[in-house]
Amino acid sequence: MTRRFKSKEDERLYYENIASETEFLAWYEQQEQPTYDMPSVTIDNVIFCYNREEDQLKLLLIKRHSHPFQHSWALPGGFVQRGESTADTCLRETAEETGVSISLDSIEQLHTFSTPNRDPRGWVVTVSYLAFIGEDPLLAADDAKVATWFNLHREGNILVLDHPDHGEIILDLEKNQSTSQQSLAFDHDEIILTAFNHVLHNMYHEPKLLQVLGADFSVAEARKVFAKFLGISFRDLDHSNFKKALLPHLTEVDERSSGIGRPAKFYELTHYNQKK
Amino acid sequence: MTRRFKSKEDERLYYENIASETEFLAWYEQQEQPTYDMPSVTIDNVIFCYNREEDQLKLLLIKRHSHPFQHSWALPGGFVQRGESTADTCLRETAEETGVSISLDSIEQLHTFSTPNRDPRGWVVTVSYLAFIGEDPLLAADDAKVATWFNLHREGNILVLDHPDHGEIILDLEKNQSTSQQSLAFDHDEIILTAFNHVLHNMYHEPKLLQVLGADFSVAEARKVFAKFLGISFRDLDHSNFKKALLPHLTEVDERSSGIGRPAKFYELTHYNQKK
DNA sequence: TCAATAGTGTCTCTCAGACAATATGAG
DNA sequence: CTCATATTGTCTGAGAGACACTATTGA
Repeated sequence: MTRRFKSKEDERLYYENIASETEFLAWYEQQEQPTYDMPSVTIDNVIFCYNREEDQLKLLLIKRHSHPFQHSWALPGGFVQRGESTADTCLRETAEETGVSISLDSIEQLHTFSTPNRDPRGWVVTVSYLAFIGEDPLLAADDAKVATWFNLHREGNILVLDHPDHGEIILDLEKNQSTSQQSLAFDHDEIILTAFNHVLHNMYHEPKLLQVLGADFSVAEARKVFAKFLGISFRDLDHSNFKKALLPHLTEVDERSSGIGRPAKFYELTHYNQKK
Repeated sequence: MTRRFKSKEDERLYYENIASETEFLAWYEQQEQPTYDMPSVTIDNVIFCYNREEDQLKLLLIKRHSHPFQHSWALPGGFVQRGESTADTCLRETAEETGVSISLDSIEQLHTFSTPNRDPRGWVVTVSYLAFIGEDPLLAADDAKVATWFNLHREGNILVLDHPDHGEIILDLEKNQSTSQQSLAFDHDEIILTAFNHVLHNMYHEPKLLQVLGADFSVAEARKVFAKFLGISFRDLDHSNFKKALLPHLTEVDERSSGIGRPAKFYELTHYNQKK
């Protein structure tokens, strides 16, 4: 069954307005290209972890081997493919590029960046994600992989990303950009700072960042993680008051000794585990 | 200057890894289609206003004349075009579709929706925005335009969108979806509920919603707007305590009478006007 | 026994919320 | 003057923060 139309425009108007929805969709499928041209959509993932032994907060970066921004450091990420949501892409690309497998529970959508010319290759829109992961599964494989954990220090409103072999990158929390000679690919400095500010803004209200401590943790460990994000010594956070503030979000699961001192109670995050 | 390559793949590897960035970008420009296929990107805008005379909170919807979701109500929005950011698109499409012109200050990015098959036409990613606008500039033109203000009532965790000529649509704040027979196009029910929850979550911390009152307003008017979002009577919000809580965000600008009773002081939102 | 670590308790100051009193203008 | 509305002031209980004390373990 083929209809005749005076013009392509008439055909479009017929199917959009007069035909049934089923007919419209069948016609739409057969059309060549859509009316508008389209951007690439990518995701970038800001992944934090914390190493207990080193008492270090870390951020996962990958070294770009190809243009553009060849040899620069960048956030793990990649192109969204047909049939997947951006959250799916986030999990897939993180696994592919870094070998780190994370779950839907540990990621959170942050912000979508769409400034024209933010990617020299052309029109690219990027959805950014934030993730907190428990362990540091890249240990021996560190030099073999392109993905590397950078240490992250906060000193006042300055964030320092450094790695013994790869120099350092300075980000300014107030200027919202990189201020060092070495800088990150694309606008990834802005994305990281958006992520960091998001963490600061929500840490007491919904302490997702404690997921960097894995399944369970003591109050003292939680204090250390908070202190890293605040850029202060964990001793400046009063143990008693900190515990009082966080207890509503925690569920006690265990009590065990870890080295010297009185054995600590261990907790897990209440909310997220209930959702499972 | 033309190079020869054994294969297309070799060519790509050469330009991505060996050539200079300038050479790479020149080559990239000339390539046919990108490696991945691409989604359409659209924006949708959740626009609230408040009418003082009617003491009504309102939401702007447009009636769809074309497939898909022909004859359904939908949020104003449209396709992002090359060379503009999604925020630009938001302002442009809102002006085009509704005649309402808004500024960058009055919009806020909400969330990006990318579930596969959320649009029957195919692959569409949507960035949602939230806007509060002052007056209700569609008055006489109401029946001529496709854009219409729906009244928005909250009763418990139920949101009722209604219009004297166009029936009503019920949304459930907890189930996060529409529960009425008449429903909105696409996943716009979910987008509206996301927006509403966002407002509730931030209203005391950063009372952007007061932009629905225009340039300046009295404390009593602010109470009425808050009450609408909370689904309670404005008399249940203690004037004294409410004022104490909001004063840090307000700047006094005037004192004038509006009808009966003691003349009220008028305020404007501090933060946003400073930014200008 | 002491040092290190963690849990528990106490005190104070501040602030949110309930309530009361005062100020201003319309009718 | 009276009523309606808005501003200003007071009181109290809950919670945050500073600090002190107790408990448990390893050396």
